[in-house]
Amino acid sequence: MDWDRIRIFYTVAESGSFTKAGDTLGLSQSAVSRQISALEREVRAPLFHRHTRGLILTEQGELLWRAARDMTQRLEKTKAQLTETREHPSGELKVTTTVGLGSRWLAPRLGDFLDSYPDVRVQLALTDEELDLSMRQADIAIRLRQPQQPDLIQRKLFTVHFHVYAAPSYLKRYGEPKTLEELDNHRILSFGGTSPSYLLSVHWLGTAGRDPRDPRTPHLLVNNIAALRNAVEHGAGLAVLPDYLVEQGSPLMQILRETEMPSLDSYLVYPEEMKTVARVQAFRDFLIQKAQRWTF
Amino acid sequence: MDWDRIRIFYTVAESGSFTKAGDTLGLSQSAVSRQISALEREVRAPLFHRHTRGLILTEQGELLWRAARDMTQRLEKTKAQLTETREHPSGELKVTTTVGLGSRWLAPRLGDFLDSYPDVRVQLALTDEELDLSMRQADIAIRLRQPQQPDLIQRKLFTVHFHVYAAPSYLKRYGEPKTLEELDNHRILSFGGTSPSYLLSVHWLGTAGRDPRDPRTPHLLVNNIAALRNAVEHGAGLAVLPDYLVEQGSPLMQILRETEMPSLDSYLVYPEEMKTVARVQAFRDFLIQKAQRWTF
DNA sequence: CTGCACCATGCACAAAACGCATGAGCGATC
DNA sequence: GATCGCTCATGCGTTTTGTGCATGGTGCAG
Repeated sequence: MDWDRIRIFYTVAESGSFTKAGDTLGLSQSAVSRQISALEREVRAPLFHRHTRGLILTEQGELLWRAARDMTQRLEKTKAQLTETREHPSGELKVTTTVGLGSRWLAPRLGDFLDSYPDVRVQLALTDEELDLSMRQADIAIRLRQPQQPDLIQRKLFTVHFHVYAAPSYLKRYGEPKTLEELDNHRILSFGGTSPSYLLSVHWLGTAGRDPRDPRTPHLLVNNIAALRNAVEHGAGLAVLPDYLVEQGSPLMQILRETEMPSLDSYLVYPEEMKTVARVQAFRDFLIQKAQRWTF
Repeated sequence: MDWDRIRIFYTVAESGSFTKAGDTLGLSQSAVSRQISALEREVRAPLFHRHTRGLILTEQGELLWRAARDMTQRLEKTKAQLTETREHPSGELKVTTTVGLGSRWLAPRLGDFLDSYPDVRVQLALTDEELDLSMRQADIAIRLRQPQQPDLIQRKLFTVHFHVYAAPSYLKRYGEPKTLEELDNHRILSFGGTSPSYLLSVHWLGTAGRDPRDPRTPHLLVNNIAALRNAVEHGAGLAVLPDYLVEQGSPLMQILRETEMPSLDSYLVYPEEMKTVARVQAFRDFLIQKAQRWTF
């Protein structure tokens, strides 16, 4: 059964004549007539009583007319929703990023987003595991490495710089290393454990100034970057930390400042099919704006 | 917007693959693919996330899927109703016929019909005016003259015979006329007044055996045939009555039995567009059966 | 690593649908 | 009462749309 005939039928029923319906539909009167005839053959019942002064619905026509009306309403509603989805940000948005970036950089900025888009509910999934966006484990992600899947849209946000940090109390007791080799005599703390291998930059202390095949073993491994920073802050040792973790006015000191340190680019990543969703676009624009204004 | 694409879309969403949907719809995979692409262009949003192992609805696809599901349900319901209407007699049936035929012939038989079709509600409109079936003033009629409109279906039911009747008491006082000319000396009662002209046969007494340009004037005109019969029954005079009005065992006597009397054919009449309605078919068959078994 | 199942797309063909023009029917109007 | 005007039905030629086939590319399973 050809559904499009029902749409035509509805227009005819509303306008009360094949001719007017044809004008509305951009069809000729004859085309409309034939479509209705075909529909009548399909349902094996006359739908209109052909009157000279227009048409009158038969009983069965009225039955179908009610259905067509309901179907039209249902479709209109959905079309509106589709436009809404496309134009007005709303609905649930599941965002994922690393624990550090999420808690330290993203979370403080999310309030502004929620203010701007009150109909969007954000679910923040902070994990150092990469959730599978293709499987819709999350809608959008901020990643610290460039995604490879071609069906994922990526947009560079900012660069995360790393430095070696130490607390003044630690430096007072153990002195400040001036060369990479001197690191051998220091207490090395590092992010790690079950962490994924891509956060390699934070393992930089293990190999800096040494044969890579014989890395230093950190005295402390923590799988939580904030915990690592707290350890450093209280003089437990030296650690590579992302600069965003060290707020202005922090007592932490940068060590080996002249040494070139690794850095990571952060990418906003979302599946291709989400690019038409307004809340994704809104979140994307919001993050880009925040990243630009955020001179690190 | 082409509604038929929504039907295709729904099939695809249900089957989870273009190939299977194509099999279901009797289309090739490529045709389905193109239809969906066109639909996606129409709604300006991707509807499926193309996965190698089939398809996954996007958010907007899910929105449309719900609508399509509701529309399908609505349509299925209506299709069922249409079949019901076609196959199971139900709903309201407005029947019209003359007062005499309706009260004396039809009404006593209607109980059987109601027993057979408990879902049909009958509305009986007894009037000697002809209701306009094309204007749906009634669904079906029993007429005493052949309808002329070509869009009305007609089916002959039975012949109504007329005779001249008188009460024994009347005959005792005034004698029985043996020839048509003798009618001049009798009291003529007749159906009429505001009645429509087609019931001419009951005016037969006015012209029988006389110059038609100089008819007898009835001594009594009644626009209700039962009232006329009651008048005859109580000796008020002679009248032409349809035989069905005179029950077996009635004291009324037929006069001028050898004379050829006019008769009227009764027709079952209903608009062409009602012929597919089950309750009309049921009523039609019912009446035909009753008419056959009723040997007058 | 190979194979399989799936979707996208180019191409040629066919069928369906369309518009135009005509005919006919019925109401309203003059 | 005749005509006019508006309606729907239908035949015909054309266009357009859609389809099927075949091919190419891609990602998951074995």
